[in-house]
Amino acid sequence: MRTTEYLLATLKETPSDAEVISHQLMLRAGMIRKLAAGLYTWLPTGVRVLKKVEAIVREEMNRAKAIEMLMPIVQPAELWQESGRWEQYGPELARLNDRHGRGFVLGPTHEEVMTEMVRNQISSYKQLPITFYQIQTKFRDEIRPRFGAMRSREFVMKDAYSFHLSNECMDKTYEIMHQAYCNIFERLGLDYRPVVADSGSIGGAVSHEFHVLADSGEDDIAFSDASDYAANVEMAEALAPTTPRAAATEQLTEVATPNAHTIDDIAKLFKVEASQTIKTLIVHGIKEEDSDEQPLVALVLRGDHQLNDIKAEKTGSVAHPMTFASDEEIKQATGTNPGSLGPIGLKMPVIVDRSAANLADFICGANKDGYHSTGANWDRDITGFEVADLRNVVEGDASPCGNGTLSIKRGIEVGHIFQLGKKYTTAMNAGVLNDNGKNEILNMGCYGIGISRIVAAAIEQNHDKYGIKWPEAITPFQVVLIPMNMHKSHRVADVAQKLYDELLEAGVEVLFDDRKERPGVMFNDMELVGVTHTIVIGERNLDEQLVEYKNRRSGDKEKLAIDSVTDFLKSKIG
RNA sequence: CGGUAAUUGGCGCAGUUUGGUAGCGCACUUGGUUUGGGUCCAAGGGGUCGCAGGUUCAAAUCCUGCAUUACCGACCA
Repeated sequence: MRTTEYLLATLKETPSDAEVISHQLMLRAGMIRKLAAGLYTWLPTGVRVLKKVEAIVREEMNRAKAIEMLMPIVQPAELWQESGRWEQYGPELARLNDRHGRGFVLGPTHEEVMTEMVRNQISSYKQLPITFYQIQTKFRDEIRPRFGAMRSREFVMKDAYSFHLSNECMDKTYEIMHQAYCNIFERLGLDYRPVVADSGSIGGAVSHEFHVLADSGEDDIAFSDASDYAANVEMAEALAPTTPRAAATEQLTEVATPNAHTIDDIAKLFKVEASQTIKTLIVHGIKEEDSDEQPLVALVLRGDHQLNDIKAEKTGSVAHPMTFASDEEIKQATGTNPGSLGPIGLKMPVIVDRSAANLADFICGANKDGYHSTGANWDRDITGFEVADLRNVVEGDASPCGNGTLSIKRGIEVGHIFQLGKKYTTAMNAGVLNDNGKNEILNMGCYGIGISRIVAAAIEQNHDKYGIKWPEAITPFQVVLIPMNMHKSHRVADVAQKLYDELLEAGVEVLFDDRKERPGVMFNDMELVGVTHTIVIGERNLDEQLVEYKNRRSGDKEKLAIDSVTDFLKSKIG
């Protein structure tokens, strides 16, 4: 490709609404342009990368014996009503009507269409197990699209679905797909981790997320320093402290604390660590049937810990989804305002986090406006409480796997695999005849990869102040040729042309910067676009029949004989 | 959806306080100049200042309403 016959579309300045580095660089390197909020046009350079990611995913899916197909983006509303997600999905599901007034949705995912296809086309256990996939555009009307291709409303996804009779068979395919995902991220050249995940609203039991590690990631991942254990922070269990609780040494004392309402205030006032204080959060409990009364539940954590709402919901006492009680509700139930709450004498179920339950002589609200209690102790001052894991793990916690301690890093979720079980197949009555000739509902697995998000994640992980540094597997071009002042030197022009022809002949994806630009402009543009292998052709070296090779990733430079360039590059590209 | 801010040629911004014929840099076109790290000079094309209404002799500027966009909070590949 010659730049004069291409659309390079690089920018010197960063459009002002780009926040994260991958978004900025994708705009500046001429990969994407915004059409509207969360909607992007992929320019030629962006498409070249996108297609390479797709190709790797496609190869590994095929290798895992998944079969490619293609389903429509526009899907009939009836299917979504049948699965129950027409109501469940909420405003993120974009709905529309055709000219006859019939309801449709823009597909945010394809479980329904897939299940519909399988119930019609697969009728015997002899056809199982079977896995289908597609690489296709999805639409999710996100509340807040941001970060460019990282979280857009329209995006490219690979989604796969497997079907089985037995759980064992589903497990087996799940393992195969897990391995296929590892192969994909390995080949992409990304630093990634599979992590144990919450299966969220899609449902089902077993689930893993695949995260690309990057500081700009939106998820916290907890790792063990001594094993392979990795889990989304929302899922990682906070183990009970192993040291026994200290004995009570202080008397319970009420202290006036008129201006202290937060944990920070209290810790400063009493000159103690936040970990010696307790915070009490009032949330909505589960309503009794045929009762209008809204029960409340008190959740108690150490002052320095954060509540994990998924864990709270799992206690069985807390409403789904977890919601905080309003100030009025709290005032009515406890007679005090939120800043002075404590577990002592509360007339509602009290659930105490394991770490908080291990404290002795701690400080908590006195349930009296403007007062806190010091020297509080469990069992002596508070009784009738329940102990559970309620908090997010923090750096330095013992790993739940039993080996090592946890550290926490940011990750970008680029893949997610689930064992769905029979959730959709039951709702949509998708079964096959088993070996007894009886109809049996199918087990289902689903496996997603965010193709366009991978492009952004790869940039987050591979850039410097000059621009992108592509992993070779997904580089938009394999080689760039940068001639110095070609229009003034026939020798430079001739050599550049010869190398270009040779590389094309050898099947190398080469970008020939044949613009009449000053060298600095070319260098800057090409470093921004981020192609690894660069050949600079200049008068300076031509007397010795040499050209210059530069590696964008390693920074290595060397001089090459003109005749050896093609072979040299072919060996580098592999 | 709530909170904050913004909206002026393709991009980045000034001009708004104090109303008086719309400006700068980048990009683009033409000519020249320069040539191994974003040259320099000259000429040129392109904007009814987000939209609607109001105040005024006069509105990018003041007032009202609406829209769009970005950032901070709950979902997800």
